Amino acid sequence: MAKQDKREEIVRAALELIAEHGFHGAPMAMIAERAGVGAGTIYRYFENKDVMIMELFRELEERSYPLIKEGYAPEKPHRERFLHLNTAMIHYFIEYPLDYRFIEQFFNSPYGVAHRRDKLLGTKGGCDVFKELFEEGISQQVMKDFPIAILFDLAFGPILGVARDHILGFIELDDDLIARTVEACWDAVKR
Amino acid sequence: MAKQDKREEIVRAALELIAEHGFHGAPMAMIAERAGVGAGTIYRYFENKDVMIMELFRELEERSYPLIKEGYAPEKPHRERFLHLNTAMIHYFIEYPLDYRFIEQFFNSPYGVAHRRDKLLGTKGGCDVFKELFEEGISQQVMKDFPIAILFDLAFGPILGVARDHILGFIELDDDLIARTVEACWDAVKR
Amino acid sequence: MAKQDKREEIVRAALELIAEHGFHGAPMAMIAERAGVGAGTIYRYFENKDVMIMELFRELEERSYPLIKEGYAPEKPHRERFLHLNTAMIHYFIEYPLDYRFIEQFFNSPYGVAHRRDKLLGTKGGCDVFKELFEEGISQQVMKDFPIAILFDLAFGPILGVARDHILGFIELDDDLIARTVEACWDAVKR
Amino acid sequence: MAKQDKREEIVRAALELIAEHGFHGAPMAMIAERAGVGAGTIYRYFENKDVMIMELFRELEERSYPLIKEGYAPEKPHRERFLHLNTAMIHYFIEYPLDYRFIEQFFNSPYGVAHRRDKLLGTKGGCDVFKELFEEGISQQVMKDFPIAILFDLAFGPILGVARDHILGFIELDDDLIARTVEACWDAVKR
DNA sequence: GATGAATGAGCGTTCATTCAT
DNA sequence: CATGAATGAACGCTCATTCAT
Repeated sequence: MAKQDKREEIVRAALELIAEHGFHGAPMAMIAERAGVGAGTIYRYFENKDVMIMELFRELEERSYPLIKEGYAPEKPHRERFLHLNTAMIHYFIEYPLDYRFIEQFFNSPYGVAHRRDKLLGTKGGCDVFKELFEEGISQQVMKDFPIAILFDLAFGPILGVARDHILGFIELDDDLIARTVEACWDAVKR
Repeated sequence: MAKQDKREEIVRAALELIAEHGFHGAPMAMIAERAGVGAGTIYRYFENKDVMIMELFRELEERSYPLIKEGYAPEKPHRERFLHLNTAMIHYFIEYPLDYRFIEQFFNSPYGVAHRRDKLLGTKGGCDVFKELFEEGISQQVMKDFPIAILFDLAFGPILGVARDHILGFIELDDDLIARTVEACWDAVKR
Repeated sequence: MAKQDKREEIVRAALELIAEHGFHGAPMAMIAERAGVGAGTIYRYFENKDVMIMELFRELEERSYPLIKEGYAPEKPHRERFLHLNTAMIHYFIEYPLDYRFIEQFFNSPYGVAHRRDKLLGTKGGCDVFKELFEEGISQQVMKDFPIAILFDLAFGPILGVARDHILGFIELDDDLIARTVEACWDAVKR
Repeated sequence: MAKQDKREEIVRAALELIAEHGFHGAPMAMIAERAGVGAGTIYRYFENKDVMIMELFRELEERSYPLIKEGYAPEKPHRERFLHLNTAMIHYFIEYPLDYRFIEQFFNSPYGVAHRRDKLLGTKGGCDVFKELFEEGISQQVMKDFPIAILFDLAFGPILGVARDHILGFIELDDDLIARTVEACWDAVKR
């Protein structure tokens, strides 16, 4: 097995197990076993479990960002841009349910809190289309004049919810339902 | 200490510690110590830690239900009822941040999933005003025709989000902001 | 087994194994096994391995001090007092070879260095007859005018050495040999 | 890098790290890194870590021997020879504190014991001036009639002690203090 | 020969649960 | 009933050693 493969196997195994059982239900030994590597091998690629988890999240972000931004046109109206982003996000979650489950776990952890803080305060570089969209939407009086954090909650809270419900089998999302759900989120944020 | 007192002390201690440090940061021994009882005593009241956690959630629900339903008038218009419930829920979370933190932990665990399933499928008795309201709202064409689960997500996803943001200090909720946030949620579900 | 017995068993087992194999050759699990207790039990009595080692040393000191001071008469001449202390110390080491081996390990570790520093600087309470004897011996011009640390080395370095050689079987100490060895140490420090 | 250089780099790195952090604070990988070689390379020169440590000690002995014997005149009086050797030894330790720290570690380990046994029993060739000096000193009734091992302890125990105290900063040795210390050791062994 | 990634046994430590008192 | 000392499996992590390249 090549070096890069090994790392990928570890990442895959960690993602699967953490998505399935949560951080505490995914011991390093179990991750190693599923990855088909020795327990110590993981530590050649990640300093420790916490670092591995943060790195995993970062990779997921990097992987999902292009998918979500694909076809995104900054010159289009706010509504269209909003619908695009939210729709893309649901699709991403549905297509990569493991990613979704992992991200859910991540947000619900101390790291998730820190990450959210960074994002809201914009201290992590201006790479965030969402924040830009919201700030622009507010200043142009297209969106409700809320603190950014609340707009995030109105826009993405439901998205995470329906993605989870779909993945858990509570609902069956199709393109129509997705479109209507996203439109409902727009109703929440639009003026 | 009377038997009931003991149980209450355990519940209080567990709630505090789990809210503060998460499930895994709240060992049974620590809970026992804070409750002022022996470690073994907890097992007289709860079969094991998992059962205790589920029981705890149930008690929280029971405790919060009257607070949220207080002043709720089934004969009022759907909009007013919706605003009432969501506003009450935000207030409850803000006033009892420990409850909020615990509930957040709970939802983000295998039990949370089971609980949600029961609720959506209505197998846990008809004690749910929310479900009633949504079903009525749909049938009377006041609310969007979504699966109940999605209405839940649209209505409560953002509520949980803003409560968290307030508790974590990202935003500062006041009555005006709460009212506007709840109204935005209504915009999402209303037809 | 009573609680005190358990602690004593742990102390005994730790002393034996550390004396025999050194700090790193005495895993907690092995200590627990030899003590006839569970691995976790040790941690009810000692916060962690380091603390256990320091505590062990402290107990050894407490145990040996009376043995060494027994019959010590501060009013006797310096020479007699010196001979008494050093003789008592050799006897103690010979009679409790495990104690000796442990102490040797301890001195040869970061804790030993810290302990020596405390002793030399006298920051650990004035309970030290040795230091008193040396300081008095110097000021009354009975002993050579060395820094205290060097007097310690001249007086005890050889003692530790012959104790080890006896315990390891390189020499066979008897009362005569002990007396002559101690006298030789006196020759080193006396003026 | 030539083969011999590689070995020397390994020896140097191992000496430094073991002196600084002890046997257990000097992993093979760290030694390899500091030596600028691959981890596996060490095993081309030394069968395993234990062997490496013993070899290291042997090299230190070989290296220090000439320094200590330099200027040593077997025809001079015992006292002068003794003073010469002990003084040279202190100087060696002070000048090469890493060597001292390593040797201290070594003596305080199972290998140290084996080494001492070999030396005392004289099974390792007659390369030992010390032993010769002591045996001669005894037979000519210049030194006290002790087993060789005890003479070693009287002569070198204090030397190791003062060297350590100097290296650790407890005392500040100068030529005068060294001379007086060595003279005190002579007082201990001389008849 | 030289490498360094891979290994996995072994470490110190935690904690849900039990059970003698 | 209540206790809390005792347990031991399981955890995250280290590192001496190996071996394919």
